[in-house]
Amino acid sequence: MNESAPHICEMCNTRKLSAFSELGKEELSDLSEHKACVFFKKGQIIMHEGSRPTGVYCIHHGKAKFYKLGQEGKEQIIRFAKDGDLLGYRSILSGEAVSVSIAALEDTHACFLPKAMLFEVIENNPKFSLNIMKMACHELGEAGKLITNLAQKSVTERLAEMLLILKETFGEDADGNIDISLTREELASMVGTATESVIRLLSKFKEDELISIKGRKIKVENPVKLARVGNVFD
Amino acid sequence: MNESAPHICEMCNTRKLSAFSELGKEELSDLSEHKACVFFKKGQIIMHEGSRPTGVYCIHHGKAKFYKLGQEGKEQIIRFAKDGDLLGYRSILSGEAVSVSIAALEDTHACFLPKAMLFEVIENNPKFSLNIMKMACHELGEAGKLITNLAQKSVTERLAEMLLILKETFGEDADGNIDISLTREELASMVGTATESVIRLLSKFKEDELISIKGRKIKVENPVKLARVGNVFD
DNA sequence: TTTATATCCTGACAAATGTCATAGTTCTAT
DNA sequence: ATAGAACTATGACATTTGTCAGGATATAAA
Repeated sequence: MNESAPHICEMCNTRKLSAFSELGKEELSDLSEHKACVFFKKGQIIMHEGSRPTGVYCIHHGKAKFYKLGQEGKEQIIRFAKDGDLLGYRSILSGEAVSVSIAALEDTHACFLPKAMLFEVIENNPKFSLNIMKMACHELGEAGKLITNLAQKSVTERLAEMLLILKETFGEDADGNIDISLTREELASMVGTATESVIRLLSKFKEDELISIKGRKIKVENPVKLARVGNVFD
Repeated sequence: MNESAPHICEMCNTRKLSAFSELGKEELSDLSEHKACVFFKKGQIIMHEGSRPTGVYCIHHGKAKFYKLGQEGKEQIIRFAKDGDLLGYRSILSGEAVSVSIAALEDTHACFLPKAMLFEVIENNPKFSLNIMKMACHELGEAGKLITNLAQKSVTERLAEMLLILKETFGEDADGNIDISLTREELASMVGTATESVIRLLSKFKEDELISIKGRKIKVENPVKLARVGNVFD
């Protein structure tokens, strides 16, 4: 983690995506004074499972994964974060240790906001509080979906759905590939299966012309069919 | 759902367990005036997945399950609720439809609090807001654990752990049995497996003297060994 | 560039789990 | 009390998925 060029909150475009969208002018300049701009290199760990964070990070530009270490240290990816997402607030608000590790998937710029400052904003700004609650509650809904999928769907279905979720979450690059670079092992640790199974299934999806693959670049060629394979309805 | 004998919030012992523990006298009497006492018979559905609740329920006395309908209408139990727990707040706060159905596992008395009233308390009482956030954030942590378990543990391990969680959550009756009555099918829908697998594994656990079984009454005889089978460390 | 390391891929096999069929048992509502 | 429904139990079998081993490629560092 390094200091990085400071952003000014009032002028931050990412802010509009974040829980801080509703703040007034004074609150923003207050924020600007108390925050720190930090930089994480690709692969760097932002938070460690079990630690006590001293504040939260708001992603200015970048991507990160939330993961837990399960059986024998096996990584389980719980969810992703991108521009505007808040990291670490769950732990701070619940008063528990961080339940996940967070690692940068790309070079990531973020703003660090100390715990005390976060609580101050919450106390003084009910709209912000509501935004945070909304966020947490939305994530709870998503977690419920994931739980149901893990418990009831086959590996094939889960992988198909996961590719669609990744596309939805990170969008596409100029060539139409899903705009995130993940190893097969990381894909496996989202879907909850073995790396080999992911490799075999990706080959099969490609053979069936649902996707195309160039190394880690994956392009969804037939979203409708892929959704059908994944038993995705919503 | 029926009207049931009214409780007075000021004198409610269950309240101390709930998010309402921090309210002042006026707020409590205000609450008492706006709430309704309701009764759900065992098996009755309290909320329907996909609906828009008009308020939240606080369980005064009873037990309920949260579940989603997954593949081909198969039930997936996400979590349980007992005395003091708040039902439906996730949907109200996120502004989304309810993502789970909620059904009473026993005859349940609850208090209904209209949406507007909930928001009023949130606006006027930062401590209550913080309680709610804490709740949501805690649940998020629990959901993460469940996700990791579902993705990485075997059916045997998950069932063993689930029995311990149930014991932890609902306690024991006079004979030391886990104080909740669930069908094998419900157990299966928590663990994410087939009913037959649950039946077979329970028989095996019994054979190995980890548990004893009398119909739906299950007693954990050897928690240490059971935890070892479930690979439970925390 | 070259080398070392990590990642990717494939096949063969084993183990875990789900499905189907069938029968016994318990619960529940009349 | 009794019939019908729901639940529990067990066996045989099919399928899915994981594991291990080997080699091919790609990626990153010297």
